[in-house]
Amino acid sequence: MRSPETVLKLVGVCKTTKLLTQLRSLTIKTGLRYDTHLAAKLTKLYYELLPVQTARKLFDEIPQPNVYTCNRILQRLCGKKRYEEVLSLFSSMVSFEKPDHFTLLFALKACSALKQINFGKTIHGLGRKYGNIHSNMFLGSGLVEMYSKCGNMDDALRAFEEYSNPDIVLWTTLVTGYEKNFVPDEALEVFTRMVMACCVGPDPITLVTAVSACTQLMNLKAGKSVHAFVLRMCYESPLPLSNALLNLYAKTGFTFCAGNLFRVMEEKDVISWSCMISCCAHNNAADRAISLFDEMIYKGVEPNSVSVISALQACEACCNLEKGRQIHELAFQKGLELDILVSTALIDMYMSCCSPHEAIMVFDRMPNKDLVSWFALLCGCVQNGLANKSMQIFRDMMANDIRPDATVMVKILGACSELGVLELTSCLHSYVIRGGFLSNSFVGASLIDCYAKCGSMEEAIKVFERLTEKDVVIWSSMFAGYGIHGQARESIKLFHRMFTDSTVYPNKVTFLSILAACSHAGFVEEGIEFFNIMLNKYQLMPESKHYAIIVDLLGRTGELDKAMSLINQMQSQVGAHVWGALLGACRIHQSAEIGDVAARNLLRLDPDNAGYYILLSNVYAVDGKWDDAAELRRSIKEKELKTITGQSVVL
DNA sequence: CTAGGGTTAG
Repeated sequence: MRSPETVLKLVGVCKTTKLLTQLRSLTIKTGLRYDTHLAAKLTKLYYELLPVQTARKLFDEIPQPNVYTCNRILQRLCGKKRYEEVLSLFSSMVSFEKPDHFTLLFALKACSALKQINFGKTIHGLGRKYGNIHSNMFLGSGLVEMYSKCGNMDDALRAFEEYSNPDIVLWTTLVTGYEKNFVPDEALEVFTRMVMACCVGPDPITLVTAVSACTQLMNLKAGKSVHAFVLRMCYESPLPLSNALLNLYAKTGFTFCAGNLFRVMEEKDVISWSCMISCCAHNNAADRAISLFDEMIYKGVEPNSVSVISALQACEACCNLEKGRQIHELAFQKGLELDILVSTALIDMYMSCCSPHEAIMVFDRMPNKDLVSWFALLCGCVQNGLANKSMQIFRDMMANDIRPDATVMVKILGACSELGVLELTSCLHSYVIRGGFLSNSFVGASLIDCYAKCGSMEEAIKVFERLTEKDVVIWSSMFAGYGIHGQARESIKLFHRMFTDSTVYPNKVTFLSILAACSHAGFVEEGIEFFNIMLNKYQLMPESKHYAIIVDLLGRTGELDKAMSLINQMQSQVGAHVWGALLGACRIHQSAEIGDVAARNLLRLDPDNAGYYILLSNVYAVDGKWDDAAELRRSIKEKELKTITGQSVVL
């Protein structure tokens, strides 16, 4: 007769199914199977070596499974992320055994993963029933985490408050809960309370969460103070903390700070590289982002989907189609193209690099598609002037049972307005009503815009008048609608009606619509008056687009010097449209001198736009500067710029 | 015999 100790030792070294089967029959023959300690160890082995169903069957054969046995299994199941089975086993075990702290903790983990808040509440209640949850900090963090992951921070806070002396992990769990549920200000507040209350002080893990909260708030100052705190501490900042700080600088656009930190970091992983690449890609340093990506690959850091996506965004930003294709190839080799986020980033990249054909090929290869990938394809087609194709995509989307959201509706209405087909707009209109999208003012505004651009002011007005909740977006779209038809008088009349009929307050877009209406109809004085109202009465800081219209208006009356001095006063960045408007005016009023200034700025801002070259060459030509004009036309040819030919359609 | 909190993304 073997002793339980001998068999236990054997179980400890058992690595094969064959030996396990022998051990099992041994315990049955000798009656050792009634030893709970042995049963627990054996069950763990079942789950390690056998398929889960078989293991469960063998477990069910155990005469008196005790809490230890169950905990072992629950632990294994949690490790294998088989959370449904965790909960089913937990449910059956509570009928014959009293769960302990470990049992409850495993069950809570499963609830977090499955977002089963009601099950979690039951476990919470069970813990209270057995009375001793408050002595166990592990359960506290388990509960707070469960409620946080289920998105219920009120309950998380209540569970937290059941503990009178929370330790650092319990505090951190609550802070993380707020941060992960996008309540970063609350996260920072709890963090501050923790620093005051806890004598242990924040540890690196707490600091990571605090920095993440600062990043969400785009609060560089608070983040920097955390950074200063880290530097004051003696310990070397752990990699995740450095990465969190790097991400803070990256997201807030402080490329310089990010670069400095990146440079001094002794250890870097794929996350550090991704943060830096993404930072450069989004802050006008796309070329640097691409060389960073190359450097990362060269140094043997294995790229993952995030790094590939960031690199693709860099290609997108600088229209580097060649590099984009290279990264695509790499992503394909690494099997990353299967990632839905990577595929979507590829679609965005190809679309932005004016290669819709390749984007469509990527899309067609995708094994599964979601709303965002469909949207990327649809947007890209609109962006590339393929309005008809985008309409086809919209139909395919519906055929594939993908329900469009409001953003999709806005985009497709935009495409429809480009096509200018009234019947199509009516179709979309009925879809908008059926889908309940009219409550979204951006959809409503797009619909008004679409009818206006299809030439039906009657329908546009009908939509406008029927909307009971007219907000500033709706009103503005109607002003613009009249503007498109040159009915500045109506637009202005409606502008006044907005003040008598509603309490809506105009914004920058409102004035852009009104100014555009004035410009289109040639209402020079009125336009300038509205510009002054916007500035003085509403204290709205005009943007480049507003200036472009005013420059255009001043240009029409030949007040080029006034326009020039207005541009010189601009606080905001002078966009290409402003210089374009000035250049257009110079052509009409034959001012080569100011035209030259405008053109130089234009070519600086947008060197690839052939239209500006043509405009400038016309300025030179009317001034008799034939040599300059010829020189310019030559440089167009050299740059192989495409001139967009005008087309008219007669219906 | 077993246990809790952290970083990048379409």
